[in-house]
Amino acid sequence: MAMNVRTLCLGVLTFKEASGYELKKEIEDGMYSHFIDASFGSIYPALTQLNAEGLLTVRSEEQSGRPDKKVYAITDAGRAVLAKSLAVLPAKDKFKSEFLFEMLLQHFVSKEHVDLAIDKQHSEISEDLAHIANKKLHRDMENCDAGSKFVMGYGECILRAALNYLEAQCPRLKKPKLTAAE
Amino acid sequence: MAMNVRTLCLGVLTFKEASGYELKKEIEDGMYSHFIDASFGSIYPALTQLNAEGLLTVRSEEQSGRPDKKVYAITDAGRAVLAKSLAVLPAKDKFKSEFLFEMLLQHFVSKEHVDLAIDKQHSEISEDLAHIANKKLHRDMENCDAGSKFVMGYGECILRAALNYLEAQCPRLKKPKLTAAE
DNA sequence: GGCATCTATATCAGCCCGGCATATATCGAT
DNA sequence: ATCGATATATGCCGGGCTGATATAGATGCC
Repeated sequence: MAMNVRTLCLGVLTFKEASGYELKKEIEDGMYSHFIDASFGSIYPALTQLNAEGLLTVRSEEQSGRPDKKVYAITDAGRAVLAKSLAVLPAKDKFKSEFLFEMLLQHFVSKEHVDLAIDKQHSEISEDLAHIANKKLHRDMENCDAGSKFVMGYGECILRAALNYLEAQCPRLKKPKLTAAE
Repeated sequence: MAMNVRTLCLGVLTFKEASGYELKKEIEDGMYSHFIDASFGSIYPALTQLNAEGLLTVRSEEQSGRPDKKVYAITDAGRAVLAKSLAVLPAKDKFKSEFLFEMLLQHFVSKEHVDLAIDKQHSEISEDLAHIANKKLHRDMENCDAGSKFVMGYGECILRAALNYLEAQCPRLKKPKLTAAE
């Protein structure tokens, strides 16, 4: 799918124009956070390059005090290149987990350390789920586009499965059911 | 967790000694395949380096025809370094999905292409599930160590959740229930 | 006989991450 | 009041890793 930071920037900029800084925030806080990553060290050069190729336009926005904000917007040429990139079938998903590596080699560390790692995993997944739930609230799910719905649902479903597994394997994690039935 | 190809090699070699080639196969076909990745371009230099540092030993195994096989084995010093690496809490899981990126931008491609991407995703996940099921069969689950069980269960549970979601969203994917109850 | 695939090791260009540098402003803590 | 943390904003660079490529005999299939 010719997937790299260039394609990612083009994709995000189809939703709204943004500066490099805003783009980064959008990628790590927005919809994208669960399945994509990018650092400043790759975003800024990519934006400069895409602009030089005429796939983006820049508008320097003056700000009191802070350095100028360079707001990028995608051009028709940019949309065409993006469409071409998307026209290739996506590569297989990649899942990297240091947590599972540690679990596999658990006989090399203390039981206490294993428990700490599990707790960390559990809270990270819980936070991600809360993050998605929050996104759902602040978005009119009726008017929301099909893509966003699909992606949020996918993330939610996988994270919930992982959480359930952790809790099934480690009963001590069971969330305090806020005084439910019985 | 100081997780890199060096640590990965040390970890895999705690289970059995192996050559660089066998290590790669183990990583992409074995237990590790679902949550870790490494290429020849990183494995071979790592092994050479680890050997130079005395964390591994090499034994050149002559073979008729084929080039010599360099079989690496972990040393006590290697196990100590590995333990130190594992003593740091694991970094957060990273999930990278071009598929979800494409789904998010689905209004830029044809409906046919979206369907193709979904089919691909569905079959990849099915294959991974079959792969785990196969591993389970060929392993005495009673005698299997706790780490392996945990890791296989985690992978299975996440993949099944993803598969269920895909099938729920796209009814056409429903697997032909081998003439089950009506 | 030819073609693909497997075993086996190794290098290298290019991409990307994470840390650092550089400014400025705000806000809570001391 | 001053100090540290956090946020806005852009950019560079060392080092790590992927994916492609090279090499080369073996095996097996059509």
